[in-house]
Amino acid sequence: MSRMIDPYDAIPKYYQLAAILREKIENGDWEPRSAIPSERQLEVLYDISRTTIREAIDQLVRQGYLYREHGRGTFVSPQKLQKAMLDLTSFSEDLLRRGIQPGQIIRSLEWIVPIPKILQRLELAPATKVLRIERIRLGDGVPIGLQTSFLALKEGQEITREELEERGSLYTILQEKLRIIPSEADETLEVTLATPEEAALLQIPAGAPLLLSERVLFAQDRRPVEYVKILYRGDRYRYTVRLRR
Amino acid sequence: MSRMIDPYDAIPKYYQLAAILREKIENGDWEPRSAIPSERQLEVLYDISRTTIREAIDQLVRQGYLYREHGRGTFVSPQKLQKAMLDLTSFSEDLLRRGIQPGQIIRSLEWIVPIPKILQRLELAPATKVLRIERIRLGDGVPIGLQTSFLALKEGQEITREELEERGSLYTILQEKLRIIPSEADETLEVTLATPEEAALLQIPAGAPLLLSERVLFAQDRRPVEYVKILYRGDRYRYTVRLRR
DNA sequence: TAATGAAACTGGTAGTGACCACATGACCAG
DNA sequence: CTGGTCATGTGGTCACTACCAGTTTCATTA
Repeated sequence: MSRMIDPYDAIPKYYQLAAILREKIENGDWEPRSAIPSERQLEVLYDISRTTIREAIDQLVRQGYLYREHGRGTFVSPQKLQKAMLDLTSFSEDLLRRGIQPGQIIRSLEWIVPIPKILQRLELAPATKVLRIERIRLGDGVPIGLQTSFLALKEGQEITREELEERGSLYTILQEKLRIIPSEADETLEVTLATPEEAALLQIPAGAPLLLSERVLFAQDRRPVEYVKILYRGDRYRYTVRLRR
Repeated sequence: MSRMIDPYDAIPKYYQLAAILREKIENGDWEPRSAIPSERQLEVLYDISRTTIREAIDQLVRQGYLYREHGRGTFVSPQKLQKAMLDLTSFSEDLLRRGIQPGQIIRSLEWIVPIPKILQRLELAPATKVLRIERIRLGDGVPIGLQTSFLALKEGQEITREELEERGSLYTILQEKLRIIPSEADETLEVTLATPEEAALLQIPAGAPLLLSERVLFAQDRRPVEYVKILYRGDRYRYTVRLRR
């Protein structure tokens, strides 16, 4: 057995167990579609209660690593790329997991009062200031998207150009500096045609087809945090999602 | 209190409770962002154990109806449209929840051996036959998408043109007739331009921009069931998803 | 008056024990 | 050989209990 559970660790046991099991799955210790030890066996193996074991397995089932069959057992999902599969990802994460080097050019970063539609989406009072960040997103150095974020930040919460240039990922700053954990988002996608200005920035002909994404990001407490609009080059970007029932 | 829990019902108690709470939220009995009764209060109110209550609340939290704050309580999510929000939806469900009447023209329905790429996506052996269904999808009578499905069905599982015309939704037939429950899907979206043939079927000019979606659908046991390719009219369709961490 | 700290709440984690529902394979009767 | 039955294994549901970890309230203290 690879690792054991440390009952004195501050990390919950069910979480420790989930990590151990996930590792075995990713390492290929267990074949896809093969049964993992039964809940009663795991009880003995790791000396923890079935309650805790079921909580760990629940987590992995939700994440798509395992599936259960009543009366038969719990089995390893055969999804090939399950490891790197996140659902709600930032632009940078998204590119990184495809093996593309993310990059950015920050065109502007300033506090402004946005148009009413955006204020409404962010559930803010009229004339409230938000932080607008305009960036050209790069994949392996080539422009692939035009991104405009509008952030609903509280007093005292600030993001500087330097931080953004350094970290690269807005989501990282939100989480680590501001303790805002992105937890859900509503996104819409549609097709549009590039205006001359957009075309110039993306280095494509005017009128070329673009993929337009609009996303509202919510924090743990379901408060809207960011409204972001991204224009992707139609010829260089493919959007992927994993959907669940 | 609206409804109570029937301990003799075959439906699990946690599920009954989740339904009761969901109803209160959707009815607006509880204000968004207000706290629902604490777990210990619900224990008394419904005369069930905290284990069961937490399981019901877990379900609603995952579905986005509620959120928890450690030490403070459990609160109603303020998402306006949460009720109709599903993640993995069929074409018909998708349109219906936007108030558009779905329709279809079935162009063909036959067993064929698809190209290797599709067999591989469906994890089938070479030269395996699958059921291909070509449909023009309509919204309020107007063509909005061109859909080609490839279904990996077992011996004896069959779908007829009549059934499909009658029920309208492929997912309904999968679930109710074949007992295949769609549970997860991987989807990619990109932009393309209409070929003359596609343009004719969709009643748009050749070269008009389209939204191309490719989806692999998985059943409960993570077996691939359907590979489906949909071409949406760029000017009439907007794709929406809810993403989760 | 302002600081503090204890009490009383909240959800989070964990163990134990029980019984139900479903799947499977061994066994037996026809 | 066929079909039923039963034991045993699996996950699914549920109750009760205990304690931990944050938050809020409010009486007490400096």
